[in-house]
Amino acid sequence: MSRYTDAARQSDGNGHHTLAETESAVAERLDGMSVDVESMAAVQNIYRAANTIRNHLEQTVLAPHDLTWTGWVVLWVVWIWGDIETRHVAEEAGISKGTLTGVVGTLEKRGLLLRRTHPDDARRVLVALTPKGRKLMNTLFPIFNAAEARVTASLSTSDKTQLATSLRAVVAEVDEL
Amino acid sequence: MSRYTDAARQSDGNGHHTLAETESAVAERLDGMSVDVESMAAVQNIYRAANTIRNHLEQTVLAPHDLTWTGWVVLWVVWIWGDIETRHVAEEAGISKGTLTGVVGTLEKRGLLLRRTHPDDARRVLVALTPKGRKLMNTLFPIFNAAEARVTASLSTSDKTQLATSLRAVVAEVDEL
DNA sequence: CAATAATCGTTCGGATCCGAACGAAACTTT
DNA sequence: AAAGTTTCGTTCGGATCCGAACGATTATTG
Repeated sequence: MSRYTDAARQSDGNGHHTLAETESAVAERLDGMSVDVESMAAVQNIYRAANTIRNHLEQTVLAPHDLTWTGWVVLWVVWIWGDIETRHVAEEAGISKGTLTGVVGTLEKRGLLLRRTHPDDARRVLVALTPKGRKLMNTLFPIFNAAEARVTASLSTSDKTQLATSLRAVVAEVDEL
Repeated sequence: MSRYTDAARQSDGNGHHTLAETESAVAERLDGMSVDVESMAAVQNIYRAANTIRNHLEQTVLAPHDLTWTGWVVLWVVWIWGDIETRHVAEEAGISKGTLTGVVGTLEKRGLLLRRTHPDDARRVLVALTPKGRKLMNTLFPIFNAAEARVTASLSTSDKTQLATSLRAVVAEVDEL
């Protein structure tokens, strides 16, 4: 009982916790509670992996080109879809439209994309890459994709496909809630 | 060639893109390029799922208790580890120490946790939950865990375990780069 | 033991990030 | 066609978020 708050549990000196130590600490803390361990591990690792990958790709691939993760995602969406309305960009990029206004402003200031009013509806705004933006994507995408391959190198092709399938199922499940 | 920028490709009127439509657009845009499709799909779905889950849990579980995702994660880490130095909290929570200063400040103002100087090293700061913070975690964790179970309900126990295993492998891979 | 180096949390500037409120434009109703 | 409703992107306030610079403290070195 008192061991739950015993600071001596963190005993390796440098303070770094291995995965096994963390899971042991969790198991101790949750002892006696009714917990769905598999669901908890699945969700925690999804978020942990996403964070780890984002930080790594930001530092190794994006930072040298002065791009944030969100900026990259927005450029990617516009690159894939060509002329696209801002509300669709926000939806595809997974950010709010309020956030998108700022991000598009940043990218526009750097000359990577352009806003223009929709010809048939003055409320809407169309976004498209500039030649400079297209050139950047042509250069950067192969580098980014190679980095994606590196971070998933320990998985087989079948593992990656299975992983993507499970994650798509989770997204679909949440969309239905 | 010109179809790449043909806005008519977005033809369903409401502007919503199904998963199949998105993948088709990606395949078109990337046609002729050398692309590791499986790695790309794996990474994209990791990030997409993490974002979807985070938004859902924030809205359904955290917002009613006025907690942000990061605030929740920090409380969780302190709950699991008891007395813990702030630099370790930042590492476990996956945020920078600069960010943690602000988050801990917010949580401290709400009376959920407490700072105190490390007895043996005046540079370090120890963080611990207040009784109010412990009470909140005792109430909220079962609710949060139940929500984790719901969002992963379409996966079998074996699927969840396999998912977590693959994601741990990715994290380990990145740590070695 | 004094000078140097290393480590800690905090502060700072700038970019996201969200939800709510807002004004403009288009649609619907009557 | 005027009034009311809906749908856009933008603005706003407040909370993260990061990396760099900073002061305070501790450890190391000569």
